[in-house]
Amino acid sequence: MSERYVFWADAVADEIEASDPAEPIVIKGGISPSGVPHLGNMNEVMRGHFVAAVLRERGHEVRHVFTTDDRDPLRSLPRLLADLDGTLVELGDVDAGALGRNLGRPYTDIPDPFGCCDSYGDHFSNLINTSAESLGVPVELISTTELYTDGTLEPSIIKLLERREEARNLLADFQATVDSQYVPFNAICRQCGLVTETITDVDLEAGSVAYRCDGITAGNRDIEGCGDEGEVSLREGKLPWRFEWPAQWRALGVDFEPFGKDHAEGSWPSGRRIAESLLDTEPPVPLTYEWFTLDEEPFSSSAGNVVLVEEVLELIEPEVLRYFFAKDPARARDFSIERIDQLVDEFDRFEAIYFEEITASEEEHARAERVYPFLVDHIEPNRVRLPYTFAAVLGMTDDPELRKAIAQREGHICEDTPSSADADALERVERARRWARRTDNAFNYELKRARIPDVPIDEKTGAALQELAEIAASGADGEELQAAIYELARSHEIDVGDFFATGYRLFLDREEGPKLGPFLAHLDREFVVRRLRREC
RNA sequence: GGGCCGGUAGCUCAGUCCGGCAGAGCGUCUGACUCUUAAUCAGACGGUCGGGGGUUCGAAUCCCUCCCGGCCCGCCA
Repeated sequence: MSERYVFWADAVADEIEASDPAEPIVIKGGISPSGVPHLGNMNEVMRGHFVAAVLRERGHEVRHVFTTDDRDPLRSLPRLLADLDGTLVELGDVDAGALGRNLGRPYTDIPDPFGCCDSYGDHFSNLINTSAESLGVPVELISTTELYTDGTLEPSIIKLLERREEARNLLADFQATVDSQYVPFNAICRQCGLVTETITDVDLEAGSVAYRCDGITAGNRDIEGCGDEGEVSLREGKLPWRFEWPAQWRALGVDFEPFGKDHAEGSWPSGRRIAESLLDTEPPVPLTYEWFTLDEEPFSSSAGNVVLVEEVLELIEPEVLRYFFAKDPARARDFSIERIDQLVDEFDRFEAIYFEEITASEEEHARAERVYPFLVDHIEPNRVRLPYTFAAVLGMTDDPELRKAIAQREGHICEDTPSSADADALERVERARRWARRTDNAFNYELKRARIPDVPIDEKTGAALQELAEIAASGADGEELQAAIYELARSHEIDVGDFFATGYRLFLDREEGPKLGPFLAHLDREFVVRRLRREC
């Protein structure tokens, strides 16, 4: 019946169990360490993670591996890079020329532009690992280059080369450009290090292939080969992606793999058939996920539209971000930094439904009941969540005690909540303040201390402000000032809303802001008095 | 052109697998609290569930078809 809620990860886990996998169950993800691993890439990590968590809950042993496809050749120079701390760096700030000379070579053969890791590939693989860990997902990172050099992929390579005729025919069903010369293996040129596709001979007894270094098409440019003709072993080359993927499944015994929708009609159907009919291995259970956009635009390293996991975690708690990835993977979504408050509100509500603090429909409750435990490390009924935009308002003051006092006054923190819960709750203030600054939105209050904003003030309002200045000078507290604002508006026959707006404009140059009386009381008295008299 | 996946309120999303009164939050509007300023509370407004057809006692849900968007059908991942 309809009140039963099926978490998508449960449905996938059912499918995996039905495929009768050996223990441990192997879940894989993988990306090419071509540059900054952005939030979109975390689909690859998180979709697998939820399925792994469900399977572990069911008592299975699970290996969650993640291949970094680091033997892929560098095809274009990313405009943005990132150092190991996750700080974004323009291409121009590193030795772009040195990178450019390495186009067409495997990532693991290219020096790290930051000089801190063994190679370009290692550098960005490290970043992938860091991002996954910051989301609380420990993955077993596997270098594809190592799978080649340590011989793990060799049996699959031999199989494919033995049956290269079949491989060619099979691939031709999916790709129109496969010709009679096609060999499902690329060599790394011994002279210049380029990945070259021209294989002139295969000698399986010697375990080698002969190649001619004809160059490589990378993006929209051709990289010229050195023309070298030589031989390399099967560990000194690379399978084309369509073959590499199923070879990884076979070598690692992969039972489940999520992938982006770009693979759904391309490499997945061919990979499945390659696995079944050429590699004699069972393909994994698939899961296609839709891509999401970042503030309405596609993620793009080249266009600079990227955000790192670490950046997002400066704005929201990890459990909120995990919540985003727990949503239906089939649906395309926008991840909006501008409106990240909506996501947080949605999470807070979801959490409150789980703890039965608010009423909700049966469906909502069933969903929260099932999914929420996968979002947090510990289920903590005593946690305190400040509403996100309220937290942003609290960010106007740097004083931690004042923040706490206001939160208490507004009833978000009780006297008897444990101080650790208070501290957790108040951490959100820092996050929300960063958000307000980053997006420069309505919560990014800035006190216009240096110069008085240009505010038109009529006679009545001027008189009322004079009186307010006197009240402020007399040492009135926040609530007294707040009451005075109302009373003065009435006694001077000014619209209350207009009078408040004038007050906000004098101090913030905005029409709205935090509760005005307490806000003014927090500022130094002399400044407030002089500003109300419009003397500074 | 062919294939795959999406399209539910202004916005963000549940609900679609397994047919049973069209839902939530936010926003908007109105009212209340003898102080609207992240207010709070109460209420209201808000829908061709992308369009059309079919199956059914009954369709957002199943089937067919069309429209729109993304992706794939070159290379690469």
